[in-house]
Amino acid sequence: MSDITVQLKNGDEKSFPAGLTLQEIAKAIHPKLGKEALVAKWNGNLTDLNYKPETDGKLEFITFEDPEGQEVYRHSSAHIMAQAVQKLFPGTVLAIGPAIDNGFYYDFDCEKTFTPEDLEAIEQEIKRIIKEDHPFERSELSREEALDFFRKIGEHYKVELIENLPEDAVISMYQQGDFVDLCAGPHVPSTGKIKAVKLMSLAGAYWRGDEKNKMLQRIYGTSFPKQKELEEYLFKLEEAKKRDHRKIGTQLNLYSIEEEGPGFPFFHPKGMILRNELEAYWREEHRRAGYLEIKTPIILNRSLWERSGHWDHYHENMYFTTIDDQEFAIKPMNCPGAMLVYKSQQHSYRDFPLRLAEMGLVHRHEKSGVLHGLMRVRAFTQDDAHLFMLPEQITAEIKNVINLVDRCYRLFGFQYHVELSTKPEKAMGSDEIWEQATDALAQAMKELGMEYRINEGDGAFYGPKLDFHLEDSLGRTWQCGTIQLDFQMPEKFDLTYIGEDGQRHRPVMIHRVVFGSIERFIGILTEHFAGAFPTWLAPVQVRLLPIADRHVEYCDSLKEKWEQEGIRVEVDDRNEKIGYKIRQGQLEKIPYLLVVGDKEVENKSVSVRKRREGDIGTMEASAFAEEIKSEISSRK
RNA sequence: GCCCACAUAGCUCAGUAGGUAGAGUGCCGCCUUGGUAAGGCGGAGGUCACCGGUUCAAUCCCGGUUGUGGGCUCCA
Repeated sequence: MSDITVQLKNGDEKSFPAGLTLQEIAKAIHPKLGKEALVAKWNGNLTDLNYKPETDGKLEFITFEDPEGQEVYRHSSAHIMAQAVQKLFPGTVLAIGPAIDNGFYYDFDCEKTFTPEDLEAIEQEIKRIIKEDHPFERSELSREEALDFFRKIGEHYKVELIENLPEDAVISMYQQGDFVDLCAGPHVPSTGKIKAVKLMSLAGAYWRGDEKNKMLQRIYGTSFPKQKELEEYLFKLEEAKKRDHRKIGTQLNLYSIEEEGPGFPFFHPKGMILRNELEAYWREEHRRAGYLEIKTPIILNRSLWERSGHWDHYHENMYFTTIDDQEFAIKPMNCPGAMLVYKSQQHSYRDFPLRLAEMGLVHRHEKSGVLHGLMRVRAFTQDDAHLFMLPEQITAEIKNVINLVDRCYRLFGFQYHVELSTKPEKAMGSDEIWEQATDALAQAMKELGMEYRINEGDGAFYGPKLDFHLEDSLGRTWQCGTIQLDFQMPEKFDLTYIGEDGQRHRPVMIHRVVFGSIERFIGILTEHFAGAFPTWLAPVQVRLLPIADRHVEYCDSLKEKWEQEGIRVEVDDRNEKIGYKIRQGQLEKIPYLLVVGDKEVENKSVSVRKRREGDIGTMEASAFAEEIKSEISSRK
């Protein structure tokens, strides 16, 4: 047999005898590569390592270091888990089992509901299968053969999947041991490649993600090439849980949620400081950006909601009440109220763009299973605004809002990504109008050179939107800011302005929020800073720690003075040692702890201990006050 | 709403093979007045989420309700 020449990732060309598998080539290049390679990219296509190239080509080996390698590794892990489940629970029907970020899952249809003990047994079985080191073997077959095969073994979900594959799709199966699964692949060479596996959790999941379909049992797991990597990952998860805003919210006494009000958070004094500081910052930014502030009622007559379309399109999310035999709704959105404010006066094109902002408290009936601390609640305050403008002002206004959002997120050092959501099934308005609105949003992003993904069919019922997503401590993302273009409300409410020509015209409207909801934003902030808020936000900015009783008086006088100057100060005058007070202050993440003893009283100074740096020495009390005041006002 | 799990002191958690509960921490009091991450002693504090059932007896077993957690669906 003749040789083939392959071009490697680093550009080198090497010749190998034809008939070798990619696995053997990897091993020939370097024994370590032979061990670590999971799959290969042969001429740009992900390929199993037991493939035998017969021509020259480009070759790149993929290891666990590569995102694609992780995906294949976890996907193979999912197959092994499925094999284990079918071994232990014969008759279990398979649905889908993909790799996901940080792991994999597989959905099963099984008479018996799995218990945590079952997970342990499955994990043991997985280990056994790994030890037996079965090769993953690929085979391709025709549509008819595939349908026939999966029908015969009763895998009706697979049959449904095959039926939905495009006409020209290559249909392949993978087999390891006596287990066969419909799968495009590729896979690692054999089950022995998988080293450390852990099944993480059990959950229900609807077939094809549709709640009308049967609920299947989903098992989540993760896997790593080394036990140590698995342990590190689990440790990182534990650490992330310590940042959970629900935990920190309780520890720092920011807020609580009581059984009497599921999804209706109670803000405690310290949480209110966060809210109020955020709102003050928000008002400053919005005043500068040319916004006017309004406040509209929380309860409004049914007729308004019928007119806005909420009665038809949002009914199941709304709360209702009756006043004097008339039906009213508790507002789930602020827009209809803003419409009425707009309509209460005549407008000229000269007023545009007219930017009406509102910190609006809305109530939405969220399903009980979706509530999540402050991130997902049933009552929240949107930092809303409705912008009214001429059609030619649209792009500029959208860009203004994008820049405002960017500025506000940057202040906190947030990473975010943007999604463009398009027309949903349940929508008002024609396709043309939707297309026009969607293009305007895309255009603004393009002009600012910003990246975004498309989220098909996820727009609001009245218009498409740009959503800004932030991450929580576990990497779950939450929509915060959003910009929504709306050609519907102005129509429904017959909004007009007098144009240059003296005639009435229809304005264009944008809904937008920056924080999204104050509640969710505080949740995100808490996890981002792990409770160690920047000084301007910190509920307690300074705590004075007198060493002995005789120093309390001096501390009290500083506290009184500084409070007048707008600093949030406490004195820890408890009968405890200084180390004890410091420990508590540190655990409460107070930015500045000031130790005060005889020296400090005598010199009118304070000994400063900064949250992260620790003891930074003594300074004059007045000098410290000036420094912290400038730190606060600059919001550093 | 659906699936699985969980609910014990303000907080974090033990516990009872069914005989009405315990630690740490926090809180209060006393001693101690101490210089950069936990000083000592004492005390108060719980209808063991709620409602039923089984039982001589239920915090524990069974059923239901509510709430919470992890997912699914849905959403700021």
